[in-house]
Amino acid sequence: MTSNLPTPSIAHRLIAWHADQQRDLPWRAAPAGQRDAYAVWISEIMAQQTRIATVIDYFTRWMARFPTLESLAEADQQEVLKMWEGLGYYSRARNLHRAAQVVMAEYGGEIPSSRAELLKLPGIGAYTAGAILSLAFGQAEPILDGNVKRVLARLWDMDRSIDETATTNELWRLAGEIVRATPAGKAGEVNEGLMELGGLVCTPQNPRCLLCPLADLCQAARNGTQSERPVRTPRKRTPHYQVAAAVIWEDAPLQGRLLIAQRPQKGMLGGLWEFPGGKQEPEDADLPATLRREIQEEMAVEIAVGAPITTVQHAYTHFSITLHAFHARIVSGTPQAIGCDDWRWTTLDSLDEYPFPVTDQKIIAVLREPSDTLHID
DNA sequence: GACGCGTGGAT
DNA sequence: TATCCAAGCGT
Repeated sequence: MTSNLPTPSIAHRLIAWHADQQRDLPWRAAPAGQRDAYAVWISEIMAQQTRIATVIDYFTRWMARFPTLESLAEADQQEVLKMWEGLGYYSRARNLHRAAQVVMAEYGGEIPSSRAELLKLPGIGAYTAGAILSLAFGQAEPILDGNVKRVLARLWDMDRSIDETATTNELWRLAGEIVRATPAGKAGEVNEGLMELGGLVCTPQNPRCLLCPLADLCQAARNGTQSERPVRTPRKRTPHYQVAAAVIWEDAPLQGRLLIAQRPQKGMLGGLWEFPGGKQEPEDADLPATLRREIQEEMAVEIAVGAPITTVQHAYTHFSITLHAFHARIVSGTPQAIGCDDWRWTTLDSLDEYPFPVTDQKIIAVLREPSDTLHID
Protein backbone atom coordinates (compact mmCIF):
# COMPACT_ATOMS: atom_id res chain seq x y z
CA MET A 1 0.00 0.00 0.00
CA THR A 2 2.95 2.30 0.56
CA SER A 3 6.20 2.80 -1.20
CA ASN A 4 9.35 3.58 0.69
CA LEU A 5 10.30 7.21 1.11
CA PRO A 6 13.69 8.47 2.37
CA THR A 7 12.83 9.27 5.99
CA PRO A 8 16.27 10.79 6.80
CA SER A 9 15.77 13.27 3.97
CA ILE A 10 12.24 14.05 5.15
CA ALA A 11 13.53 14.71 8.66
CA HIS A 12 16.38 16.86 7.45
CA ARG A 13 14.16 19.01 5.24
CA LEU A 14 11.57 19.42 7.98
CA ILE A 15 14.23 20.72 10.36
CA ALA A 16 15.41 23.31 7.85
CA TRP A 17 11.90 24.34 6.84
CA HIS A 18 10.75 24.58 10.46
CA ALA A 19 13.72 26.77 11.40
CA ASP A 20 12.82 29.15 8.59
CA GLN A 21 9.02 29.14 8.52
CA GLN A 22 7.67 28.34 11.98
CA ARG A 23 5.21 30.82 13.44
CA ASP A 24 6.00 32.87 16.49
CA LEU A 25 3.59 31.50 19.11
CA PRO A 26 3.55 32.27 22.84
CA TRP A 27 4.42 28.69 23.84
CA ARG A 28 7.44 28.62 21.53
CA ALA A 29 9.70 30.85 23.63
CA ALA A 30 12.37 28.15 23.87
CA PRO A 31 13.53 25.90 21.00
CA ALA A 32 11.47 22.79 20.28
CA GLY A 33 12.93 20.00 22.39
CA GLN A 34 13.91 22.04 25.43
CA ARG A 35 10.73 23.79 26.48
CA ASP A 36 9.06 23.98 29.86
CA ALA A 37 7.01 20.80 30.11
CA TYR A 38 4.13 22.56 31.89
CA ALA A 39 3.81 25.16 29.11
CA VAL A 40 3.98 22.45 26.45
CA TRP A 41 1.32 20.47 28.25
CA ILE A 42 -1.09 23.41 28.58
CA SER A 43 -0.67 24.47 24.96
CA GLU A 44 -1.13 20.93 23.66
CA ILE A 45 -4.31 20.34 25.64
CA MET A 46 -5.75 23.70 24.58
CA ALA A 47 -4.89 23.00 20.94
CA GLN A 48 -6.82 19.72 20.85
CA GLN A 49 -9.58 20.11 18.25
CA THR A 50 -9.16 23.87 18.56
CA ARG A 51 -7.78 26.47 16.17
CA ILE A 52 -4.44 28.01 17.04
CA ALA A 53 -5.79 31.54 16.58
CA THR A 54 -8.30 30.82 19.35
CA VAL A 55 -5.77 29.20 21.65
CA ILE A 56 -3.28 32.09 21.75
CA ASP A 57 -5.24 34.44 24.03
CA TYR A 58 -6.48 31.62 26.29
CA PHE A 59 -2.91 30.35 26.70
CA THR A 60 -1.58 33.79 27.57
CA ARG A 61 -4.31 34.44 30.16
CA TRP A 62 -3.90 30.94 31.59
CA MET A 63 -0.14 31.24 32.08
CA ALA A 64 -0.58 34.62 33.74
CA ARG A 65 -3.07 33.16 36.22
CA PHE A 66 -1.57 29.65 36.60
CA PRO A 67 2.14 30.16 35.82
CA THR A 68 3.20 26.90 37.42
CA LEU A 69 1.84 23.41 37.77
CA GLU A 70 1.63 23.96 41.52
CA SER A 71 -0.49 27.09 41.13
CA LEU A 72 -2.88 25.11 38.92
CA ALA A 73 -3.07 22.20 41.36
CA GLU A 74 -3.94 24.54 44.22
CA ALA A 75 -6.62 26.44 42.31
CA ASP A 76 -10.35 25.96 42.74
CA GLN A 77 -11.98 23.97 39.95
CA GLN A 78 -14.51 26.73 39.37
CA GLU A 79 -11.73 29.18 38.62
CA VAL A 80 -10.07 26.67 36.31
CA LEU A 81 -13.33 26.27 34.40
CA LYS A 82 -13.78 30.04 34.35
CA MET A 83 -10.40 30.38 32.63
CA TRP A 84 -11.53 27.72 30.13
CA GLU A 85 -14.93 29.34 29.54
CA GLY A 86 -15.68 29.48 25.82
CA LEU A 87 -12.92 27.07 24.75
CA GLY A 88 -15.17 24.02 24.70
CA TYR A 89 -14.51 20.37 25.55
CA TYR A 90 -14.46 21.20 29.24
CA SER A 91 -13.28 17.76 30.30
CA ARG A 92 -9.89 18.99 29.11
CA ALA A 93 -9.86 21.59 31.87
CA ARG A 94 -11.17 19.21 34.51
CA ASN A 95 -8.59 16.57 33.54
CA LEU A 96 -5.80 19.14 33.46
CA HIS A 97 -6.70 20.26 36.96
CA ARG A 98 -6.86 16.71 38.31
CA ALA A 99 -3.64 15.71 36.55
CA ALA A 100 -1.81 18.69 38.06
CA GLN A 101 -2.88 17.49 41.50
CA VAL A 102 -1.69 13.97 40.68
CA VAL A 103 1.70 15.26 39.52
CA MET A 104 2.03 17.23 42.76
CA ALA A 105 1.09 14.23 44.89
CA GLU A 106 2.80 11.41 42.98
CA TYR A 107 5.76 13.06 41.25
CA GLY A 108 6.69 15.91 43.58
CA GLY A 109 5.49 18.47 41.06
CA GLU A 110 7.79 17.26 38.27
CA ILE A 111 6.02 16.25 35.08
CA PRO A 112 7.17 12.70 34.30
CA SER A 113 9.39 12.15 31.27
CA SER A 114 8.35 8.63 30.29
CA ARG A 115 5.52 7.71 27.96
CA ALA A 116 4.07 5.12 30.33
CA GLU A 117 3.82 7.58 33.22
CA LEU A 118 2.45 10.39 31.10
CA LEU A 119 -0.27 8.11 29.72
CA LYS A 120 -1.52 7.45 33.25
CA LEU A 121 -2.41 11.12 33.70
CA PRO A 122 -6.01 12.06 32.89
CA GLY A 123 -6.30 13.86 29.57
CA ILE A 124 -2.93 12.73 28.22
CA GLY A 125 -3.16 10.27 25.35
CA ALA A 126 -0.73 9.03 22.73
CA TYR A 127 -0.49 12.34 20.91
CA THR A 128 -0.01 14.60 23.95
CA ALA A 129 2.50 12.20 25.48
CA GLY A 130 4.57 12.27 22.30
CA ALA A 131 4.35 16.05 22.14
CA ILE A 132 5.57 16.52 25.72
CA LEU A 133 8.34 13.93 25.32
CA SER A 134 9.68 15.45 22.10
CA LEU A 135 8.97 19.17 22.56
CA ALA A 136 9.92 19.45 26.23
CA PHE A 137 12.33 16.58 26.85
CA GLY A 138 13.87 16.21 23.39
CA GLN A 139 13.10 12.51 23.17
CA ALA A 140 12.79 10.76 19.80
CA GLU A 141 9.10 9.94 20.30
CA PRO A 142 6.58 10.28 17.47
CA ILE A 143 3.40 12.34 17.42
CA LEU A 144 0.30 11.83 15.30
CA ASP A 145 -2.37 14.51 15.21
CA GLY A 146 -4.71 15.69 12.46
CA ASN A 147 -1.96 17.67 10.77
CA VAL A 148 0.57 14.85 10.75
CA LYS A 149 -2.08 12.39 9.57
CA ARG A 150 -2.85 14.63 6.63
CA VAL A 151 0.79 15.23 5.71
CA LEU A 152 1.71 11.53 5.87
CA ALA A 153 -1.48 10.39 4.12
CA ARG A 154 -0.54 12.66 1.22
CA LEU A 155 3.17 11.81 1.23
CA TRP A 156 2.31 8.12 0.91
CA ASP A 157 -0.92 8.78 -1.04
CA MET A 158 -2.97 6.53 1.23
CA ASP A 159 -6.33 5.50 -0.18
CA ARG A 160 -7.78 4.08 3.05
CA SER A 161 -9.63 6.32 5.49
CA ILE A 162 -7.34 7.85 8.12
CA ASP A 163 -10.17 7.30 10.63
CA GLU A 164 -9.71 3.51 10.49
CA THR A 165 -7.63 1.88 13.19
CA ALA A 166 -5.44 -0.01 10.71
CA THR A 167 -4.58 3.23 8.91
CA THR A 168 -3.90 5.03 12.18
CA ASN A 169 -1.52 2.25 13.21
CA GLU A 170 0.29 2.54 9.87
CA LEU A 171 0.53 6.32 10.28
CA TRP A 172 2.00 5.92 13.78
CA ARG A 173 4.56 3.51 12.32
CA LEU A 174 5.57 6.03 9.65
CA ALA A 175 5.71 8.90 12.16
CA GLY A 176 8.00 6.70 14.25
CA GLU A 177 10.24 5.95 11.29
CA ILE A 178 10.65 9.62 10.54
CA VAL A 179 11.45 10.61 14.11
CA ARG A 180 13.94 7.76 14.46
CA ALA A 181 15.66 8.94 11.26
CA THR A 182 16.16 12.32 12.94
CA PRO A 183 19.54 13.53 14.28
CA ALA A 184 19.85 13.32 18.06
CA GLY A 185 18.03 16.10 19.88
CA LYS A 186 16.10 17.27 16.82
CA ALA A 187 12.92 15.20 17.27
CA GLY A 188 10.99 18.18 18.61
CA GLU A 189 11.81 20.24 15.54
CA VAL A 190 10.81 17.41 13.19
CA ASN A 191 7.55 16.74 15.03
CA GLU A 192 6.64 20.41 15.19
CA GLY A 193 7.75 20.80 11.59
CA LEU A 194 5.30 18.09 10.52
CA MET A 195 2.47 19.83 12.37
CA GLU A 196 3.44 23.26 11.15
CA LEU A 197 3.69 22.01 7.58
CA GLY A 198 0.17 20.62 7.92
CA GLY A 199 -1.05 23.90 9.37
CA LEU A 200 0.56 26.29 6.89
CA VAL A 201 1.28 24.41 3.65
CA CYS A 202 -0.30 20.95 3.54
CA THR A 203 -3.70 22.38 4.47
CA PRO A 204 -7.01 20.48 4.21
CA GLN A 205 -8.19 22.67 1.32
CA ASN A 206 -5.99 24.19 -1.38
CA PRO A 207 -2.62 22.88 -0.21
CA ARG A 208 0.30 25.13 -1.21
CA CYS A 209 2.32 22.40 -2.87
CA LEU A 210 4.57 24.95 -4.62
CA LEU A 211 5.87 26.01 -1.20
CA CYS A 212 6.28 22.48 0.18
CA PRO A 213 9.79 21.30 1.02
CA LEU A 214 8.65 17.70 0.49
CA ALA A 215 6.79 18.23 -2.79
CA ASP A 216 9.17 16.13 -4.89
CA LEU A 217 8.69 13.19 -2.51
CA CYS A 218 4.90 13.50 -2.23
CA GLN A 219 3.07 10.60 -3.82
CA ALA A 220 -0.26 12.43 -3.78
CA ALA A 221 1.32 15.36 -5.64
CA ARG A 222 2.83 12.96 -8.14
CA ASN A 223 -0.55 11.26 -8.66
CA GLY A 224 -2.54 14.50 -8.57
CA THR A 225 -4.68 13.27 -5.66
CA GLN A 226 -3.92 16.00 -3.09
CA SER A 227 -7.54 17.16 -2.95
CA GLU A 228 -8.70 13.56 -2.36
CA ARG A 229 -6.31 13.02 0.56
CA PRO A 230 -6.68 12.29 3.33
CA VAL A 231 -9.69 10.01 2.87
CA ARG A 232 -12.14 10.58 5.72
CA THR A 233 -15.02 8.42 6.96
CA PRO A 234 -18.19 10.52 6.51
CA ARG A 235 -19.92 11.56 9.71
CA LYS A 236 -23.58 11.21 10.59
CA ARG A 237 -26.10 13.98 10.31
CA THR A 238 -26.83 15.83 13.50
CA PRO A 239 -30.33 16.02 14.99
CA HIS A 240 -31.96 19.28 16.08
CA TYR A 241 -33.69 19.76 19.45
CA GLN A 242 -35.91 22.35 21.07
CA VAL A 243 -34.51 23.28 24.48
CA ALA A 244 -36.07 25.48 27.16
CA ALA A 245 -34.33 27.41 29.94
CA ALA A 246 -35.92 29.23 32.87
CA VAL A 247 -34.66 32.50 34.30
CA ILE A 248 -36.24 32.13 37.72
CA TRP A 249 -36.43 35.36 39.71
CA GLU A 250 -36.57 35.36 43.47
CA ASP A 251 -38.53 38.61 43.47
CA ALA A 252 -39.82 40.29 40.33
CA PRO A 253 -38.42 39.85 36.84
CA LEU A 254 -35.15 41.73 36.32
CA GLN A 255 -34.94 42.50 40.01
CA GLY A 256 -33.03 40.91 42.86
CA ARG A 257 -31.60 37.44 42.50
CA LEU A 258 -32.03 34.65 39.98
CA LEU A 259 -31.56 30.90 40.15
CA ILE A 260 -28.65 29.11 38.48
CA ALA A 261 -27.76 25.43 38.61
CA GLN A 262 -24.44 23.64 38.26
CA ARG A 263 -24.32 20.84 35.73
CA PRO A 264 -23.09 17.40 36.84
CA GLN A 265 -19.32 16.81 36.53
CA LYS A 266 -19.85 13.99 34.10
CA GLY A 267 -21.25 14.60 30.68
CA MET A 268 -21.72 17.63 28.53
CA LEU A 269 -20.56 21.00 29.90
CA GLY A 270 -19.78 19.26 33.19
CA GLY A 271 -19.15 21.59 36.12
CA LEU A 272 -20.46 24.64 34.31
CA TRP A 273 -23.49 26.65 35.42
CA GLU A 274 -26.69 27.25 33.50
CA PHE A 275 -30.26 28.42 33.66
CA PRO A 276 -32.17 25.27 34.57
CA GLY A 277 -34.22 23.55 31.89
CA GLY A 278 -33.85 20.87 29.27
CA LYS A 279 -34.86 19.26 26.02
CA GLN A 280 -38.47 19.20 24.86
CA GLU A 281 -39.94 15.69 24.95
CA PRO A 282 -42.89 14.43 22.89
CA GLU A 283 -45.15 14.45 25.97
CA ASP A 284 -44.56 18.17 26.52
CA ALA A 285 -47.49 20.15 25.16
CA ASP A 286 -45.31 23.23 24.78
CA LEU A 287 -42.00 24.66 25.97
CA PRO A 288 -43.39 26.01 29.28
CA ALA A 289 -44.53 22.44 29.96
CA THR A 290 -41.00 21.26 29.25
CA LEU A 291 -39.68 23.76 31.76
CA ARG A 292 -42.15 22.83 34.49
CA ARG A 293 -41.35 19.13 34.07
CA GLU A 294 -37.56 19.52 33.88
CA ILE A 295 -37.27 21.83 36.85
CA GLN A 296 -39.61 19.72 38.95
CA GLU A 297 -37.31 16.76 38.19
CA GLU A 298 -34.02 18.62 38.64
CA MET A 299 -34.73 20.83 41.62
CA ALA A 300 -38.03 19.63 43.10
CA VAL A 301 -39.83 22.94 42.80
CA GLU A 302 -42.94 23.93 40.92
CA ILE A 303 -42.63 26.98 38.73
CA ALA A 304 -44.90 29.33 36.83
CA VAL A 305 -43.54 30.23 33.43
CA GLY A 306 -43.85 33.82 32.23
CA ALA A 307 -42.83 35.79 29.19
CA PRO A 308 -40.26 34.63 26.65
CA ILE A 309 -36.91 36.42 26.82
CA THR A 310 -34.90 35.38 23.81
CA THR A 311 -34.12 32.51 21.47
CA VAL A 312 -30.60 31.23 20.81
CA GLN A 313 -29.56 29.02 17.92
CA HIS A 314 -26.54 26.85 18.57
CA ALA A 315 -24.79 24.05 16.69
CA TYR A 316 -22.79 21.55 18.68
CA THR A 317 -20.73 18.94 16.87
CA HIS A 318 -23.24 16.11 17.16
CA PHE A 319 -26.53 17.97 17.41
CA SER A 320 -27.98 21.45 17.29
CA ILE A 321 -30.54 23.26 19.38
CA THR A 322 -32.93 26.14 19.49
CA LEU A 323 -32.76 27.40 23.07
CA HIS A 324 -35.83 29.28 24.31
CA ALA A 325 -35.41 31.30 27.51
CA PHE A 326 -38.38 32.33 29.66
CA HIS A 327 -38.97 34.38 32.77
CA ALA A 328 -40.27 32.23 35.60
CA ARG A 329 -40.90 32.16 39.35
CA ILE A 330 -41.19 29.48 42.00
CA VAL A 331 -44.75 28.63 43.02
CA SER A 332 -43.94 26.05 45.69
CA GLY A 333 -40.97 24.27 47.18
CA THR A 334 -37.32 25.06 47.86
CA PRO A 335 -34.64 24.15 45.33
CA GLN A 336 -32.86 20.81 45.88
CA ALA A 337 -29.80 19.62 44.00
CA ILE A 338 -31.22 16.45 42.43
CA GLY A 339 -30.45 16.52 38.72
CA CYS A 340 -27.67 19.05 39.23
CA ASP A 341 -24.56 19.31 41.41
CA ASP A 342 -25.46 22.60 43.11
CA TRP A 343 -27.65 25.66 42.79
CA ARG A 344 -27.45 29.36 43.82
CA TRP A 345 -29.44 32.53 44.03
CA THR A 346 -27.23 35.14 42.35
CA THR A 347 -27.46 38.71 41.16
CA LEU A 348 -27.14 39.67 37.53
CA ASP A 349 -23.76 41.26 38.28
CA SER A 350 -22.24 38.30 40.09
CA LEU A 351 -22.96 35.90 37.24
CA ASP A 352 -19.51 36.82 35.93
CA GLU A 353 -17.96 34.75 38.70
CA TYR A 354 -19.42 31.52 37.31
CA PRO A 355 -18.38 29.62 34.17
CA PHE A 356 -21.25 29.40 31.66
CA PRO A 357 -21.65 27.78 28.25
CA VAL A 358 -21.85 30.25 25.37
CA THR A 359 -25.59 29.66 25.00
CA ASP A 360 -26.35 30.84 28.53
CA GLN A 361 -23.92 33.73 28.10
CA LYS A 362 -26.13 34.95 25.26
CA ILE A 363 -29.17 34.85 27.54
CA ILE A 364 -27.23 36.81 30.17
CA ALA A 365 -26.29 39.42 27.57
CA VAL A 366 -29.96 39.93 26.72
CA LEU A 367 -30.91 40.21 30.41
CA ARG A 368 -28.32 42.96 30.79
CA GLU A 369 -29.57 44.96 27.83
CA PRO A 370 -31.50 48.02 28.90
CA SER A 371 -34.93 47.10 27.62
CA ASP A 372 -38.60 47.66 28.17
CA THR A 373 -39.54 44.48 26.40
CA LEU A 374 -38.55 41.99 29.09
CA HIS A 375 -41.82 42.09 30.99
CA ILE A 376 -43.37 39.09 32.62
CA ASP A 377 -47.11 38.71 32.15
C1' DG B 1 -14.84 0.34 17.43
C1' DA B 2 -18.11 3.74 18.05
C1' DC B 3 -19.64 7.39 20.34
C1' DG B 4 -19.70 11.66 23.48
C1' DC B 5 -17.61 15.84 24.08
C1' DG B 6 -17.79 22.76 22.33
C1' DT B 7 -16.70 26.42 19.83
C1' DG B 8 -16.08 29.59 16.10
C1' DG B 9 -13.76 30.40 11.61
C1' DA B 10 -13.65 29.28 6.73
C1' DT B 11 -15.95 28.38 2.55
C1' DT C 1 -27.26 29.69 5.04
C1' DA C 2 -25.41 25.18 5.65
C1' DT C 3 -21.63 22.36 6.31
C1' DC C 4 -17.25 21.13 7.68
C1' DC C 5 -14.13 20.49 11.12
C1' DA C 6 -9.22 22.21 14.06
C1' DA C 7 -2.48 20.31 17.66
C1' DG C 8 -7.64 14.14 20.85
C1' DC C 9 -9.15 11.71 24.84
C1' DG C 10 -12.18 8.82 27.66
C1' DT C 11 -15.49 5.32 27.96
